[in-house]
Amino acid sequence: MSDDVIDRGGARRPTLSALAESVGLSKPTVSRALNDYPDISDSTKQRVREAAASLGYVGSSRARQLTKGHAEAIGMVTLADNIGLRAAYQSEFTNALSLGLAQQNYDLLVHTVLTDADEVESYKRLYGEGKVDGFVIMRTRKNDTRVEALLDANIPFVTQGRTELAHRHAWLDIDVEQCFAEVFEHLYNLGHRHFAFLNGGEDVYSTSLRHAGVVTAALKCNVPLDHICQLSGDFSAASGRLAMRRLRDENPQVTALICSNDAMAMGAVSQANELGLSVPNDISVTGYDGVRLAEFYNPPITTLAHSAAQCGQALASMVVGLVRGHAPTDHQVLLPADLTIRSSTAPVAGFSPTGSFIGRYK
Amino acid sequence: MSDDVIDRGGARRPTLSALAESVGLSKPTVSRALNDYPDISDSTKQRVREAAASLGYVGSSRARQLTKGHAEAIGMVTLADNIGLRAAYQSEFTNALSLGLAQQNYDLLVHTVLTDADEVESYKRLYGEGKVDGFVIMRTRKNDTRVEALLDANIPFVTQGRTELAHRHAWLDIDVEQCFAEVFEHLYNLGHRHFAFLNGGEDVYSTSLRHAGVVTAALKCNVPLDHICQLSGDFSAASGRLAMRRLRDENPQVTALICSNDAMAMGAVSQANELGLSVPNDISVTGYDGVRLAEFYNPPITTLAHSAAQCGQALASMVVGLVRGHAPTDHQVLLPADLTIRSSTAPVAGFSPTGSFIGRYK
DNA sequence: GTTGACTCCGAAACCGATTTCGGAAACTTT
DNA sequence: AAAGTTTCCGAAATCGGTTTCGGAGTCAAC
Repeated sequence: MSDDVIDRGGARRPTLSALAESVGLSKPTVSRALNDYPDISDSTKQRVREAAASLGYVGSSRARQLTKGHAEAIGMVTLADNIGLRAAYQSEFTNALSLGLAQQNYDLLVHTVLTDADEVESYKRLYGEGKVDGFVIMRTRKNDTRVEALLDANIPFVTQGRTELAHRHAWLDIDVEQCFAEVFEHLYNLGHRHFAFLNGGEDVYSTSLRHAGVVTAALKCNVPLDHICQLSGDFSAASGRLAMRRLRDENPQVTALICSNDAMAMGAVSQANELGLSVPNDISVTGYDGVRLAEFYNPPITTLAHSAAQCGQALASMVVGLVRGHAPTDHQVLLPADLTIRSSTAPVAGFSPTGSFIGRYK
Repeated sequence: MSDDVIDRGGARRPTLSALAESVGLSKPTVSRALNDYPDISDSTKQRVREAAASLGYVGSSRARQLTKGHAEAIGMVTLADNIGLRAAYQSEFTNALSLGLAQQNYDLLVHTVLTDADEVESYKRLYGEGKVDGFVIMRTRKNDTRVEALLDANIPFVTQGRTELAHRHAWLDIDVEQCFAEVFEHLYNLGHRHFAFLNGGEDVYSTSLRHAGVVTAALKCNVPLDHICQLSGDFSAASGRLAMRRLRDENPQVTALICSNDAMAMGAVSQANELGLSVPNDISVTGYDGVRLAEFYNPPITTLAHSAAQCGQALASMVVGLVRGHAPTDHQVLLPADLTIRSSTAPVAGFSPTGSFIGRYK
């Protein structure tokens, strides 16, 4: 432990005792005056407040935390590998979360670790030391060791995304089943009949929900399931590129690729161009997440956008509610995503929306 | 002030007193044993540590902060408008900063505000309350009110980017003068002779440095300055698009566009494609920052990359040094940026390279 | 004039650690 | 064996607030 912190000169800021002395009152009285307790006369409150303002008194949150027993802070632990598109999403989200917390007088404490193993340990340490009152957990997986550990330790937290233990904790999630059905119908209505669906891995809870959404829509549209080429990726741009290569080589009849996030969609588009395929003329591509970047991509990408800002705000309220004692099960929220149509999707060649193509397969 | 925080059941974590009692020693002894003071016998230290481990004792940082007088935390205040590419950069940066801080046992506290005015107030409050020991300030401007205010209040901080008061505070910056000269020479060596330079606004300190870099290189290459079309943007993709439109309309002879960040470069590329211009065949475009996304753009963009990770790490050490009492002027660091050549730059039509290239291909 | 209720404020304990200061053993030295 | 060191540990104060409890006034009521 390093103790070489030196005292930087300059007037020490006034403490409660100093303030009390300056107005000729006792510490407790001043404290209660500032906190607007009813057993302090209005005239005294006024006097104290004026003195506090003129002395520039700011209460020490450290001391307050010690007596009150909570930190007025929420923690977020992230992995250091958050780069590229994932970073873009996280940052928009973090800002919204931080803003939402600030509005309820909570601060956001960000801790970055190198490996998953460190992650659980960090949660326990931060909470144990009393630096935070609870957590927001991002990038949840189906079986999430963090969720298990925090449930075990009785530490309040909200996840972004459901897990297998979703019935036991607070979560905020997007209704992916619904919105992936929508995007499928969008493509179907553009005349597409041969699809590819680039889903996430089995370790992600929403993977099965996305699948369900696509299948439901396919059945509704009378598209046989063997006309949907199922691919699996890891949410990276690289896996989007790989998927596009496989499609070109193995399933050239596919005219529409549904990706499970924007990063994979961008990777796919980028690869398509390099292969001499035009998006959307030769193949339509859709994403999911609605990172701002998808809007500026070349071409701009049709996506299922959920507002990171809205998620952040909602999560802020939820986690604050939790640390104030609400039941986790009172905080389980499903948000919709907006189908945002841009230039990466287009009608298949020769398709006329009013023609006999509609409702007829092949 | 809301006090409706309820006590969540569950065994209270052990305090120092409890630990002391369990090993039959006094509080101070146990404290010093855990902190490895020399006046405690090795056998006692051992005994205390084992007991602490078996009881799962975790010291309260709140109490420690109160006595030690510092928060073991660094603050960062951001504006809520951090979206899109700016968000991507910030997030990579934040993660690196957080990681660097964690390695020195400091936490990162993120506070988001809606307006500039709130920003200065937040700095003062966070520091006054003792929640943080110092700050890292991003997105500095030439005349930065935040810098003035924190200097006035004698609050430790490090900026990312110099300001007009750079001689009085700690900062980390990229040697933009040098690297913009490099990118100019890169383009010159590809045969380009008519340039456009999309700089930032006058309110950004580095704007004049970028300009100096380009001018220096132009003189060195014997390119007359009136062959460099000067444009001004605001670092947004939109202003990149605008610049490209103006070039097409007013300066069609230009074959190379140097942008002051990646976002503007992407905007420019995107607009070029929509105007039927090919990048890099009709016009080469370069960026600056090295956000991961530039690598996955379509086409991948030649840029001046500085590692957000490296910046974050460096800033972490710097700010921790500061709060430990180092002089701000001991922490003024200039980092280089790497010319990272990708597909958005190419030789002008009919040019056969004779000179050697600067930079590395990636 | 005592009793009681009510208003307003202060003494002291408390949160959970660290630090100052001093003192009791044990161990050397003469 | 007395004096001087060294080693190891504890009592009490401290950080800057909050909370508990009670007490001194004021005023109306009997």
